[in-house]
Amino acid sequence: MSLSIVAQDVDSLALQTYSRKEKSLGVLVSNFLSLYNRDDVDLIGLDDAAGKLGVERRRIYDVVNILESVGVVARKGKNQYSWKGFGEIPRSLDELKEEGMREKFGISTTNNSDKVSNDGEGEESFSLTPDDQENSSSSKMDQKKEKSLWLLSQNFVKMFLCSDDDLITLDTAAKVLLSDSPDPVHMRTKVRRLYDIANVFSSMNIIEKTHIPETRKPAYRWLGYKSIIENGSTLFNSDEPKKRVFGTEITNIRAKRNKTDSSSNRKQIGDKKHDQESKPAANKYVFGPFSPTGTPKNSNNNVGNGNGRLQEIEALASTYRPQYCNPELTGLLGHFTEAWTRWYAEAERK
DNA sequence: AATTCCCGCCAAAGT
DNA sequence: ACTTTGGCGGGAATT
Repeated sequence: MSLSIVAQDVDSLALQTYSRKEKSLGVLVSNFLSLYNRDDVDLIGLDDAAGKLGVERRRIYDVVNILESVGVVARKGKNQYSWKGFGEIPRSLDELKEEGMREKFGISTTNNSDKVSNDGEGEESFSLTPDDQENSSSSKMDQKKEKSLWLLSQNFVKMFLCSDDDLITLDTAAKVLLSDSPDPVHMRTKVRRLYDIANVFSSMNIIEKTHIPETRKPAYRWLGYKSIIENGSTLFNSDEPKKRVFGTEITNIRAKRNKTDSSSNRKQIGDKKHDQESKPAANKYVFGPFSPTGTPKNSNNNVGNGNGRLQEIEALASTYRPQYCNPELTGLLGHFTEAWTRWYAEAERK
């Protein structure tokens, strides 16, 4: 009884439709956050994370690198990071802002001067000092770091922090972050990375995807830092009403992305292998954003504020699919409010 | 057709 | 030598 499936679509007949959404970095991050955002968590093992989250190692690197760019985690050593918490974000942002300002990162002010007449406007124009940073001490084994996701992520944040205009399109970001190299190829790659970063920050509510007033061009808006600190029971505490936006979907079905065409058409039907299908890692529980949160440390008062909503549900435990290679994930989802999972903002349409 | 962006190959760093 | 990191871009899913 009470099988109130959300049924976001009319066609439930679409049997096992590979959903790209559930595989997104955004969802992964949400899960990652819910998994480690606990006061009793300190160290994070990459293998552990990959195992519990049911994803390949590679993905964890992405998540961790981006989270590290805002101080949520910090590399501790080989195969292991340490959880810092959301409380670190404000600090990190201040630092980034200062750095950005110093480097004369962004200096836009209701500009309007593009060589391209085509473009309407509404963008901004950063300056990003071309290869600043006094030479001398450096550049040796840094060339590698210059293209790191970590750096790109920080620069992306700096753009928001240092700009007066908080609406930025990935194209612009990429352009700025490249400051040169008219090569459209590099742009492509850069934008790909930015999508990844933007998705992560979006799921953390640090930014939000919207559209530019004028053109329908999609862009990202900077959300208050305050919204991320709270982001739980106490919604907006300051001003500015914001809504939660999460692109989390619960539609987990099997199938892969229909990859590989090649030739071999292994149709192992009545296979022997006990165990249906054998896909290296699958997943998992998918719930919206993270949990209550608060400062990394002090937060021993669990059941605080009783009135209101804020109900915790730890049911739903155990994955829907028994993962053969999935260790235990028993205590991970001890909490998390269900409410989150239902907030969307799909209003803005043509 | 254009945009979004997952997947995983494979090359650099690290041990 | 092997292992850990993580650029990078093909091309499938979405819009």
